[in-house]
Parts: sequence; structure tokens; C-alpha cells
Amino acid sequence: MTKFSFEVTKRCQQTGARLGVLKTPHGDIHTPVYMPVGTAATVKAMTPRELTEIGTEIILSNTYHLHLRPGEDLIQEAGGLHRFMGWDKPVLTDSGGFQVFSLAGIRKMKEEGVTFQSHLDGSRRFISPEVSMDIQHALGADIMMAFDVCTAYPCDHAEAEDAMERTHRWARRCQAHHTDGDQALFGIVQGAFFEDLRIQSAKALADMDFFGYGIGGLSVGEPKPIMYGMLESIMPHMPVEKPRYLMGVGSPDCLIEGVLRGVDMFDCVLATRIARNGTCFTSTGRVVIKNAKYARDFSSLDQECDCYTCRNFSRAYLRHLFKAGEITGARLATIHNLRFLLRLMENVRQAIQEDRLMDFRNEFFSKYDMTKNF
RNA sequence: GGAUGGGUUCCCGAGUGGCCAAAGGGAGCAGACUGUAAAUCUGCCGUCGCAGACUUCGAUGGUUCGAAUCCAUCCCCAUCCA
Repeated sequence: MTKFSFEVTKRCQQTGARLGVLKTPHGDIHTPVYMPVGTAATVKAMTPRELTEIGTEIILSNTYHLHLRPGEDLIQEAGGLHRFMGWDKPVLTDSGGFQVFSLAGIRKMKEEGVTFQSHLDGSRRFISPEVSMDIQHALGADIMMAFDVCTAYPCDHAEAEDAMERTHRWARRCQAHHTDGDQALFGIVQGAFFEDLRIQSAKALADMDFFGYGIGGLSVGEPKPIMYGMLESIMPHMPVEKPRYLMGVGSPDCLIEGVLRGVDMFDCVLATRIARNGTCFTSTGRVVIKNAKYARDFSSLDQECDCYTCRNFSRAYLRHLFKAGEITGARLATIHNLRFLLRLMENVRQAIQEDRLMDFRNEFFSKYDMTKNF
């Protein structure tokens, strides 16, 4: 673990938000950071070179999906996930815990672990904390996540408590099974939407001394103020010197609000998914580029954006590509959406450095149409 | 000129007496999407004052209680033969 470190380098005097550097064997990550998601060992529609060009410092990939296909053995044989996918910067792998939640219909959970029915071929697969660690060791991600139990919204207190306690037991098992010094392990705070449970979970995990902490089980359908409230509840109990990762969150407004509340890391499929489905982030709000009103709009997607798409193509052209079903449309929209979030985070870091994050936030929301947000 | 097969709502195409404003697909329009079972999914898609009424299945006329469906004539289209 000597190859890893996290240092908070600056606090915004206006907001208390933090700037930090997370060092890994594959490079440094400047926080607060947004991590593009590459579930199946690829950020959909993007090459690693393009990811680098838009400023990506770390990507996320997935234990469950890679276990099913192509299998961690094959990836290990290829020389690990970095080499296999041609990405030499840091990688974080999710544990498969989220699939316990999202694939609820095709799995059975017990204390020992979870039996999945593969969504690909129906075959039965068993993932436990130990199996998840083994797979993540084989993949060779820089940051591994503990195998956790995520709950839905709404969720009653008893169920949330059970899931949280099991998450804690599983976190200990993950920790006990984690041996590789070239990989860091994050625990995950759960507790659904109950302040007492969230605080209890934050404290319990803090006592376990992980390298960093995921905040899981949020952004699962609850109103945003509830999510923000949960963040505010737990932050006083999160270790100050450890990175905090709000899992699965990534609309532009949520990124800003998250940083304001002390979050250092984010990942989200939203940017890449909505890009493929014809929706783009812009500084004035969401643009559904497929809409007929853009058919003759020859201006760029976002006047303020410096990405390849915005520098070279019009809204009318992007719309045409989507209407024609051309794969380039998905690529150009993905390049833009990812660059939009990465640039947003660059600006957030700059604002923290200059002690004006609240000013930045207010300026952002003065232009960004929240009525068309997610 | 002859033979045969056809003309259905934006397009393709099903429907051959009532259960038909008319299957299905495409196109079009709109919506959803937050640790990716997602280049996916959902809704709308003749007109209106949308309950209900009205107009529509090449055209016109007819048969029938009732026609996109049957008959007559005409107009187009495709293929083949001269």
C-alpha cells in the first residue's frame, strides 16, 4: 500500500470543499474527480486515447460483467485489465455489489454471498466478498471496492439496517481477504435514507480503516434533497484524510452539490448512456439533440465547450447522425458529455483553489436550466 | 394491342361482407435514462369540441340492413407476350 497515498492539498475557504491528490501505481488523480464508466472494459464509444485527450484520470470498470465475459482468467492472462484494454492510467473496479441491487430479479442473496443467474446465458454464478476480491485481484484494478448490499428507495428501517450490517460484515471479509499491496480497497457506507444508520455505517467503516470510502445506495430514485441530506449527515463522521467516493452520481448539478458537501470522487453512467440515447449536457442545461427543433440549428452544441465535437460540428449535424442511426453520433455525443463533466470538475478544482466554489456554483446554476434536468 | 398480377391511412404491407380508423414493420414526433441486462426502453402516430361524431382503403356508379372487402365502367402501376 505504500504505492498509494491520498493527500488533501487545499480547502476552499468559501465552502470547505477539498482539493486532493490520490496517488496510485498508474498515476495521480486530482480530486474532486469524475470517473467515466467502462463496465465491460471499455468506456462505451470511446478509445483510451480519446479518454486521455478529454482529461480522464481514472476510469471505473466492473467485477460482475468482466467475470461473466470474458472472465478474469483471460484478463489476467492478457496481463491485467490495464494492458488488456490499452489504458495505462488508474482503474477502479466496482465489486459487483451494485448488480446485487440492479439484477435483483435474477439473484439470491444469503449471508455467504450472492448467487446470480447470468444475464447473458442464465448460468448460475456465485459471488461472495471473497470471490469479488479474488476477481478484482485478478483484474488488477488500482482501486477495488468492497462487496456491499445496496437498498432501493423507499426502504424500511429494518431492511436498511439488515443490509447495512451485512455490508459491514462483508466489508470485514473483503478486508481479510485482501492481500495485494498494489491495489487499494475502499469500504462502502450504506444505511439507505436513515440518518442514524448512515452515521452508524460511516463510523463502523471508519473504524475498519479502509484506504478510502464509497458512499453507496444513493441516487436510486430518491429526491435530490434527501441524498444531499444523507451526505451532510455522514460527512462529519467520515475520516478527513481519506478519499470519499459518492458512487453512481454524476449529473452536473449533483457533482457540484456533492463536492460542496465534501465528496472527492464520483462515477456515473449517465453521461455516456444519455449520449448514446441522444441527449447532451450543455452549460445552459440539457439538450435533447434528436429533437426536431435542432434540425436547422447550425450552431455548436455548447458555445462554452472546448471538446472535439463542439469545435467541429453543429447541432444539426449531430441530430442528423442520430436520426440516421450513425454510430458517429453516439461517439461525438459521448466525447462531449464526458468532456463536459471533466471540464466541470476542472473548473470546480480551480474554484476551490481560488476559494470561490460557492460563487462558481451560483454562476453555474444561473445559466443551467434545472427545469430540464434529470 | 393482348395476358396476368396489382392499386389500403407519410412509406412498405396485412386485411377479401359486419368483431375495421383498419394487423405488423418503417419513418415521424415526444418522453425516460445517475456504482450500465441500455447505440436501450416507453408513449403518440386520420380529423375534430377526441364522451362521441365525422372523413378514409385509385375514381365513379351499383348490389346489400351493412362494402377496404361483391358487381360494372373508367384511370393508373408492374411483369410478360406482340
